[in-house]
Amino acid sequence: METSDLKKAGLKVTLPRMKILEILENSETRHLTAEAIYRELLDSGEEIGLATVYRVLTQFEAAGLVCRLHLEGNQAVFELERGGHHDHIVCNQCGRVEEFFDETIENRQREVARQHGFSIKDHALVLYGDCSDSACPHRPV
Amino acid sequence: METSDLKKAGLKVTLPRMKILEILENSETRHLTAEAIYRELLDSGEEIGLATVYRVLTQFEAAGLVCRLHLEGNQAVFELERGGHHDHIVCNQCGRVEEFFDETIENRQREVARQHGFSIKDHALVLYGDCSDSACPHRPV
DNA sequence: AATAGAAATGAGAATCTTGATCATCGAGCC
DNA sequence: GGCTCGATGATCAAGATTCTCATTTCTATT
Ligand SMILES: [Mn+2]
Ligand SMILES: [Mn+2]
Ligand SMILES: [Zn+2]
Ligand SMILES: [Zn+2]
Repeated sequence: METSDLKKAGLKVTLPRMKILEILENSETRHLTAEAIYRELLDSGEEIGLATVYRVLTQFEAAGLVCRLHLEGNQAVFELERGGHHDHIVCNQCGRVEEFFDETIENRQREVARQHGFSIKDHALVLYGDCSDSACPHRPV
Repeated sequence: METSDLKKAGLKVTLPRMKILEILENSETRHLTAEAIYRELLDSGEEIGLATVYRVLTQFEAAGLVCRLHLEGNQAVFELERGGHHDHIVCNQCGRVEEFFDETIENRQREVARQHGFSIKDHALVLYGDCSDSACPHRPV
């Protein structure tokens, strides 16, 4: 992510914005709540307010730099917008988030919408289950 | 919906619970926010608190009598649990909610989860678009 | 029908997440 | 360097939902 992306979006290049982008880029999980970002900022010694984090993320979303999703928690999660659209699988136990894209599902969604007389503009799809990660607390030993 | 359903769930048969069930049963849209139910109670002269509405709906959800869904508004919506699972299409303009069930999508979801090593337990799918209802404010004339 | 015990209710406070206000600060431009 | 306007931080505010607790209401039992 470059400072030019900020300028392109009509946003000044400021320290809070750069740090937040940096955290989103270097995140392992890639899907972070505003508060998680805020805590990382604190941990790295940056004195940036939580209100600024929310404000910046909302601006990034409007600029198409990040997208916001709701994964059955109270807080929205944010991720850097890379290539294309994808949907999510979330582990009920460890909270791990994986991404997928399935052309068949995408096509059927359009077809279903057409049958109902809707012209589909967007959709939200999240699968919930138990993952097979060795670190997942619920993995059968 | 019978009082026996309440008893079966270990819930006392009380006036607030009966009235709320009644409102859910007679609703045209079938998908109501807690506040919409609360307003209907007020309109029908019942002095039932909003906290009770939320409490009762949460209990009904736990008992499997209603299900709660999040449709990209701030408030959750509740619907009476009838036969089986279904997903939703929501009109961005008029807020109309339609239901659908697509076996192909359901199957692909299971397959995608399997590929990722997840055993899928649940999912949330909502399509957003513009409907073709003659009352929809955005319908092309 | 009266009664006791448990559960449910109502009113309001509390919580959680997110956005708004406003005085101060700093990035971009001359 | 200095100007101007957008950005920030601190605080407050709003909306949705839950919690607390005193009071009421079911329900089972006498
Ligand atoms: Mn993602
Ligand atoms: Mn439904
Ligand atoms: Zn897991
Ligand atoms: Zn419509």
